[in-house]
Amino acid sequence: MRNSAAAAKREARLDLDRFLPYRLSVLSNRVSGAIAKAYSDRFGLSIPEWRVMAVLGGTPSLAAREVAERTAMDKVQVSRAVDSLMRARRVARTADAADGRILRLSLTPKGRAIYDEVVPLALHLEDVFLSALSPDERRQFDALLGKLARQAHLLGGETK
Amino acid sequence: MRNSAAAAKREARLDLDRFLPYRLSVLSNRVSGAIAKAYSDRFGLSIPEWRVMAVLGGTPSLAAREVAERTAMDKVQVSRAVDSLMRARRVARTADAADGRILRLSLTPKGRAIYDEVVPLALHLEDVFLSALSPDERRQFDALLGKLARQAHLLGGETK
DNA sequence: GGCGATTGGTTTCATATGAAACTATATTGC
DNA sequence: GCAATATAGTTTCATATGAAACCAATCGCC
Repeated sequence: MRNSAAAAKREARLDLDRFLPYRLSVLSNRVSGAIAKAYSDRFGLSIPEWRVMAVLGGTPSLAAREVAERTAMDKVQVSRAVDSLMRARRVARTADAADGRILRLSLTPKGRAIYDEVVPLALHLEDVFLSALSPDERRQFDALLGKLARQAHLLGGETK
Repeated sequence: MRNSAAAAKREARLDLDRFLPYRLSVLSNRVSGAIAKAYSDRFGLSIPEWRVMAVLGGTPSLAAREVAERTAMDKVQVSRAVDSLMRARRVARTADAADGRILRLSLTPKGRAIYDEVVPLALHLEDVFLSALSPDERRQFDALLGKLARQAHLLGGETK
């Protein structure tokens, strides 16, 4: 009895099915994957591309750096996603009047049209997943996710 | 007023900060990243390598395919992780007596020693994250995560 | 007003990843 | 018992990714 702590330590097991990082990772990949498949099939958008469009749809004229901050992507990823979105004429950019380093990004009409189709689709699929929870449970989950995100933010610093 | 549904559709916005897949992805990456950094720094283990070791620590003599199933990894990933773990003498394998295609995997003593160090470390870090929640909230979160995982499983089929 | 340190953004390079092809063994149906 | 098919695992190839180097342009400050 007295050695139970030491014994527990030596015999420690880790059950992946109960381990938070593993559970989060599997769930996240399943949810993101299912939604990504929908917009990838229809519009050939990758996840980074869609994230850039999502943020520009809500707030146009952002600098690439601001897009990176809001999407938790790094600037290389943003640069590449913007590059391919521009080649597809879904995003356009203009020089900033005041600061020559900055290029301001916005959806083109073509990009906006896609955004307007993808948003309801994404929200619908989110809703299908969340239909496993009652309205009350959704609120709980929302709150708990928020607490954990804040905690992770405090501890981690880094994102990705 | 009467057109509000159509209007809502046309004007649909997506706020990434409230969008489930995005929130899960950021949280998952932060949590996994922080824990992965710990065992990567100390033992040079990648996430796939650690997952393979984690499952073999709890259940030895698994075939690679079984490891893949339990870790939600694909067989290529498992094959490569096993390859590097074997080169580091952390995992060994033996031919299956009954089926010549199968190679049964287990931790070596060296691998076991690492497992015995990483498990308490991983559990400790998990606990640090979860310390943002009360015991009651943890139980809630556990249950809600379970419901969503089942839902995702039903809908998705695929994992990763 | 001009030089060193910063910042926005892109490119390079080395590594990680997944899909599909491949090898070898087992199983099934005849 | 043997062809057709399926399964375990590895390799190949093409693409995705991140860290670090890089090229402006701006800011700080003397």
